[in-house]
Amino acid sequence: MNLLDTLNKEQREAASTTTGPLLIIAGAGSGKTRVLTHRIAYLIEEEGVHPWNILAITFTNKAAGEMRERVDKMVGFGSESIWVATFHSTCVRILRRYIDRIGYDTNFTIYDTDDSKTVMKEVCKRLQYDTKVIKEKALLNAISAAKNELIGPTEFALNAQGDLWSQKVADAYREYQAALHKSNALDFDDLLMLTVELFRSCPDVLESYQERFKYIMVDEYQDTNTAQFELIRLLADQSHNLCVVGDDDQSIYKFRGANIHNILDFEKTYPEARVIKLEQNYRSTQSILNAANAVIRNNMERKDKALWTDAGDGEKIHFRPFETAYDEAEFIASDIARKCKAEHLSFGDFAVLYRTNAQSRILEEQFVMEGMPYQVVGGVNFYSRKEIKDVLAYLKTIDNGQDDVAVRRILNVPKRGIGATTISKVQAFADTSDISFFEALVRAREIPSLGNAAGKLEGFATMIRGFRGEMREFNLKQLLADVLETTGYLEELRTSGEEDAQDRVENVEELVSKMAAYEDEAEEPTLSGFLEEVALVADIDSVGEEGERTLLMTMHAAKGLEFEHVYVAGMEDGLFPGYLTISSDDPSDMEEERRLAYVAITRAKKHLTLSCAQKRMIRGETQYNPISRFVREIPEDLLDRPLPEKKSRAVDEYFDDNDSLFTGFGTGRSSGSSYGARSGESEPDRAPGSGVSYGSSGTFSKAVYSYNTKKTPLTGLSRKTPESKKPFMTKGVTTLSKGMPAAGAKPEYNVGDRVKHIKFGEGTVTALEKHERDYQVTVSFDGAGQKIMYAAFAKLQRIE
DNA sequence: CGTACTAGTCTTTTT
DNA sequence: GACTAGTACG
Repeated sequence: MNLLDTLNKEQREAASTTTGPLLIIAGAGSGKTRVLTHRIAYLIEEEGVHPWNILAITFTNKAAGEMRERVDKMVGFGSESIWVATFHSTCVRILRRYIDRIGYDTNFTIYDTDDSKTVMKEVCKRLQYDTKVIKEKALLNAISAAKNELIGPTEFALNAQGDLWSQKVADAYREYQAALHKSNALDFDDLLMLTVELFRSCPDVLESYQERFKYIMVDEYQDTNTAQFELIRLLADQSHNLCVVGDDDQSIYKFRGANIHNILDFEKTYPEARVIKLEQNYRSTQSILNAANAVIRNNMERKDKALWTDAGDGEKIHFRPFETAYDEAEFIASDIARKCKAEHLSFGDFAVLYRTNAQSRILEEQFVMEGMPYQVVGGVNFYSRKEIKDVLAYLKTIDNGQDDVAVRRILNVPKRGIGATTISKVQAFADTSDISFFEALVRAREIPSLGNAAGKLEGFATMIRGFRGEMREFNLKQLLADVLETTGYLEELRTSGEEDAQDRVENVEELVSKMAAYEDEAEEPTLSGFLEEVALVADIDSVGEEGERTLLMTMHAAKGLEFEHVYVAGMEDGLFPGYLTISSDDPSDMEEERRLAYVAITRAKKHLTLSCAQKRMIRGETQYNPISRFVREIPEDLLDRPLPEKKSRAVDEYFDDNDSLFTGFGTGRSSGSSYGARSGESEPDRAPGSGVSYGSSGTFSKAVYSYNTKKTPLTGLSRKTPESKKPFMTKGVTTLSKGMPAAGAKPEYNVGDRVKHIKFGEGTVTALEKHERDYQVTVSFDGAGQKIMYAAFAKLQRIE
């Protein structure tokens, strides 16, 4: 019996093509993990490759763990020397060994986004940036993007010439990086960028890894960014035995730097590459696949392919519109409960997917009410909770005294009467003496004008050094217990009287058991090792295999998973696709959102239910959104019930070649009714080019309709452009509008006035036109160009 | 120095 | 609506 007998023809070919570059385009559910594990087994058993020479890289720890497990089963002896790891942990392992070659200490700590923000705040203070104008987050985003593109501070500064904002970023980047370096800390992006830097500046180090990793495999290749691409390229530069697996249709991480062109242009990078497509799907019914195919077909930037199965059509896709988000949640919970009971299913056979984490709460409430077991994946990461970060900061301080962020975080937690004034004096001393913050605490007596604060600081430093001494005799669990005890942290938490104190205590206890588990499992448990493991976990990592509970999670988190029954909630334009996408003038944003829809749909094995709500509270504001365009992209005969008609012509019909904005608002004159049972009442009058809505709006205090069209590859729509609508067409108009529909009143500004918009900043009013129910205002913004909007929605403020 | 209130932001997604 | 950071006040 051959190792590859259980694979289909394409899979077999993919698993047995071992030399040279290989691109496996693996559609959803086409068995790519199977192929990868078989390929590894084939390499070892059929080709006699030493396991030591194999590198398999994934994105999440969960994926790495699963692959490890499956490979272990297939390969047996020697499989432990295969390097199976995530990008980030791979880099950490390499850097722990060699980072001293590029000027860092090998016991560096890893900063999460919170820590980075703290550092950036300091940087902004030092550079005297007004953080109301220059946001820390914006700077960090820009820096992160640069790092993902392997652009260091120096190069960034060179490129920034002539651009004011870029120069600001460049200065912040330089300072930020210096601060990290001083704290001997790396952020997530540094892990990748510095590994590449290490390889580029130390050819001998690179060579040693090239010699080790003769066969490289990369999973989820469509999500790699430029830094990851370069890392892989360097490692594979000798052997060229590089096998990448991915699905361009499932590329959903552009926002964090993923470059879909890595997969689309693989054959350009490696002209000798073989390409194998896996299109047979072993997961879903043909109906589900047809729906997924129909949606993704609307994307332009993709490799042509279509999933198929021989499993049969299965049942139709359920579409359930509701009046409110509450109704929707109620339906989902009760439907799952009903099916579980009637068909003797496990709650674990179900998953509910949504676009934003904020949607989980209302669903959770219903699950609680029905008494159903569930687990919300994501949301606030366990390791980013305040109490966990506090405790970890103690451990980091003990582990690496150079980590200023950690030291400052806990210096006065629990309260030791050390205030901001004292801290800034210490910081100033540390800066002028060019020592770490912690070192400054040790030498507190040398700092002038501290008074009796010096004693407190010394006491703190002595305590920390006491903990360090304990590391020699105590194990990790004892050390942590002593930290919690001696610092009085747990005590303070218990007696704080805060409402969620009990939860927090439990979280800390959870951390204690995680540490104990680490100590039991790790070969050589160290404090650094624990902190490192903890720094690199993702939400999805904690989702175990089995479980009698329904998972609630974002569509992003669901990638790679599958369920018998899948509910996708909130299929509404404005929510999914999100309004930011709808109003974006980059068409690839909508394509990314559509790929997300594709991912969501293809999670379902047998039963898929799409639902939406006409009315929903988002960010404390009631919104009225139409049915998602992604639902409308599914052929109606695949759905179990007809879609309500759009109540007006498709917005696309109004325009042909420009991005345009249309807003309208309901009148609130008829009672709200759900789609299925719309009253026969005439629809509200609409301002020209008003948004599409279904049904009539009920009485409400706030409503939002926002529309924006662009050149979409939507087929079958005529593109009539009535002359009367022409005046509304403006080049480059992209916005969203929201606010009270208290329209009609003349705005307090006039043509020529300077106004301020919440998103676009300042500009000059160039036109003001009275319309049926609102004023239409045209503004030429200083930074964002010309925009046309309705006065009631735009919330423009006149400035002097 | 610590507490209590206010304003602003967020909600797209994460290693 | 919920959280957080910043400010005013005790």
